[in-house]
Amino acid sequence: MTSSNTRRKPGRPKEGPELREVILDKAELLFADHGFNGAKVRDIATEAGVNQALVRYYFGSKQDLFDAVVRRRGSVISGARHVLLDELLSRGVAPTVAELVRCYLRPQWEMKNSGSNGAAFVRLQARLHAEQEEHAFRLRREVYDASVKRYIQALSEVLPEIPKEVISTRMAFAVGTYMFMLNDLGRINDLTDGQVGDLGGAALLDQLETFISAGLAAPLNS
Amino acid sequence: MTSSNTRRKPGRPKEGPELREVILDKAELLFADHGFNGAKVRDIATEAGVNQALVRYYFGSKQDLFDAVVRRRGSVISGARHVLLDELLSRGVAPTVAELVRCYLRPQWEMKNSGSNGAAFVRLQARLHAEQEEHAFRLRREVYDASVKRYIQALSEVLPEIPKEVISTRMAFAVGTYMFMLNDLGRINDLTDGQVGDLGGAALLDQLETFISAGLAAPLNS
DNA sequence: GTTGAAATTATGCAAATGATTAATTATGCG
DNA sequence: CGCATAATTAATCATTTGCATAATTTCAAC
Repeated sequence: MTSSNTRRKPGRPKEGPELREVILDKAELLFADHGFNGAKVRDIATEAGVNQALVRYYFGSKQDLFDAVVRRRGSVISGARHVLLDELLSRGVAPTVAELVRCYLRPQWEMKNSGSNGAAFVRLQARLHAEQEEHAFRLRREVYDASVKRYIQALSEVLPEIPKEVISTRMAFAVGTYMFMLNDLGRINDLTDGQVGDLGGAALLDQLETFISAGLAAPLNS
Repeated sequence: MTSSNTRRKPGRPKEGPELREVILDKAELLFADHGFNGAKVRDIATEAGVNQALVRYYFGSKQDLFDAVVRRRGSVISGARHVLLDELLSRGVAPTVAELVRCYLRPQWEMKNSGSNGAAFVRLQARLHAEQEEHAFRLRREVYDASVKRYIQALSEVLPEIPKEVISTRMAFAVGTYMFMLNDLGRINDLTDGQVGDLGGAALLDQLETFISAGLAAPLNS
């Protein structure tokens, strides 16, 4: 019931209110809250104040809609990671692990704090990463792998004593760490019996950075 | 088509082949692979070689079936964590962080390597932790919180210089780390371009332990 | 034996759901 | 103006899906 209920007439609109984007926004929210199978195309259309067939008109199948949602912001995150890494590497001075981690995390963090839809996308990502279907694997690889691999390479150079396979493995751990926690802030309060106050702030990002940096740079166990 | 196709007659069976357990096993697999919404009660029944109404007879609703699946092994994991922690604490010598982490992880790890269904349950857990519905939150709290909180307490005593809220937060990170990675071994190979050989073995557990221990024990950032 | 409870099946409904089709309207171009 | 094209709706179809009911068979106790 969030959408306007002025009945829209069929036909080409005078000045398109970007219905395509509205659909993407609402789909993002519903996919995030209910998952791919749990979200219904009907509900997405209704929320967007749009006929169900319009969703199909723009995106084709439900799966295609989902992919479009993932790609829209996933590419933003991946792109920002590339840019930040470029900046860091072109600085002359070799970066620290913590700096690399921060650059890696920042795009996610900023998206999460960029209004309700950014947060929804972060939740959606977590679901995507728990998904087992081959299609989900492919989508993740397509959207995220390139940037992650560059960070692995950069970390490898900063941590020459740690074999690259180990760095890769640890980076996969790191993905789990932040993915899960960005998705699941409430959980932290469960575990602390609410002793932790305002965790939405930068303090949490600092803690995350500390945790991941320490894990990545940990000495090899003999 | 994995199940026998000898047509079973209705009525009380001579000697129950524990159909209840068979149903739980198949439900576990399908929930793990397709999620709560993606798994269909019909398919679960078919896989179990059983009439759909029997599922309802034993478990009631689909949601109740799901809960039963989660509780069955979730309680085993939680229980084992308690036992291992008791052992460690009653040893006299104060445990190390790595020892605590190892005790915490071992039940999960062993379940994962205890045959196909254990691995399925681990995947199912990851999905459960990505779920946003209130029901999922409640279930997770019910099954896991008590044991996690005990480990937080124990870690707190071993790491007196780190405030307990910080430990709690880091423990939440740790949950993400292992949950995600147990679920997602294949991902590691994606990121390493297959350079990592046999990662199913104990080497991976060691690496996970190293990563999490370092993260938990990391010095506070000023 | 009869009987009653337990376990199991066949059958089927009503709602939800993804997709589809045909109609409708506005816009820009020749 | 007339017409092809783009954007949008109403309507509905075919399937899937969770749940329900009634029937059937076996077992154990009396």
